[in-house]
Amino acid sequence: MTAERPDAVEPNTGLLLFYPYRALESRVLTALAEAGFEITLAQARLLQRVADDGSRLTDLAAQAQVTKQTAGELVDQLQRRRYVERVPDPSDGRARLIRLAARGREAAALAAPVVATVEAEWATHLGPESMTALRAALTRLREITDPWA
Amino acid sequence: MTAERPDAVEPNTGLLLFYPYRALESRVLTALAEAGFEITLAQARLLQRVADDGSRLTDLAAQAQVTKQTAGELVDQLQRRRYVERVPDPSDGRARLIRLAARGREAAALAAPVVATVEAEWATHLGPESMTALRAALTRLREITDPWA
DNA sequence: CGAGGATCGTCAGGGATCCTGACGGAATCT
DNA sequence: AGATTCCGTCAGGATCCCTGACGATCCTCG
Repeated sequence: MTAERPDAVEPNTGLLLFYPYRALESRVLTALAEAGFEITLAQARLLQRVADDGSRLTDLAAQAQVTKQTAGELVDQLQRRRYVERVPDPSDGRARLIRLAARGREAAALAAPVVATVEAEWATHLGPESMTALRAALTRLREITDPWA
Repeated sequence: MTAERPDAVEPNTGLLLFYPYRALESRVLTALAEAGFEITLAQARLLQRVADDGSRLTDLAAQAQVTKQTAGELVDQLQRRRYVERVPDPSDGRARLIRLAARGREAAALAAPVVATVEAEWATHLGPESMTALRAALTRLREITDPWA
């Protein structure tokens, strides 16, 4: 416990996590928009979770923590804009697999270096050891905070 | 780590930040709901940013990264449910200060120990040094990722 | 002092997001 | 086979959030 300072209340860890998360998200979405990929926040949150070999709607919904209905609508939008495509799931007749389409892969290819750049900026600000420690701590924290892990 | 998922690359740092953030948020909101404080996600994001001595709508909007109009509507909802109140800003005739009302302080008093509990769980999982290092890194990261800091 | 410009909060209107409930079709369990 | 669970969709509605425009107030500068 750190001492309470009346003029500078320590924000809770949740808020501290939120700032860089939101910053990274904004940077990526801005870069995508400038390149002509108009993707909303909600769409992006689903899109980034589409696995290379395809994902089921139910899985995407669970990971993004929205209902199947919401995920279905978002996939509809992404499909209309050619970011993803739906194919039958060969292993389950009820399901369909959502996969990245060509345009979705283009967007992903554009987003990756932006993420890398931002992470590099963070590493510069924190120092390499601290950045490594941060990622290590977060990775271990995921074990108890990601219900899907 | 298992080799069962060939596509299980390291998630980007943004996603790693998101898991614990969302987990903490859910825990707090669930606890509040169980105690009869029905607060939505969007309302909570504004409510937790209300300063003890009152905040202006414009400031709340900037911090929560929504428009003034959205913030205004959320404050309306919170005010209707007696979580906050609006008082004239003595230093500016245009502005009004949004302050926690009695019910809002009750909710805050309930939320605080929940946050503390979750943070303690994290510290147990990570070990005290790692938890301290995590908070230190996040605090420094805030310097370059919180446009409001 | 008074005009111009910036800021504060609100109104109006509309689109995006997300939910509960219910359902048919397919897989799985007994 | 029958019962149950799981997958995705339809229907309807609430919430969230935005752009644009506006009156009121504050502030600066001639």
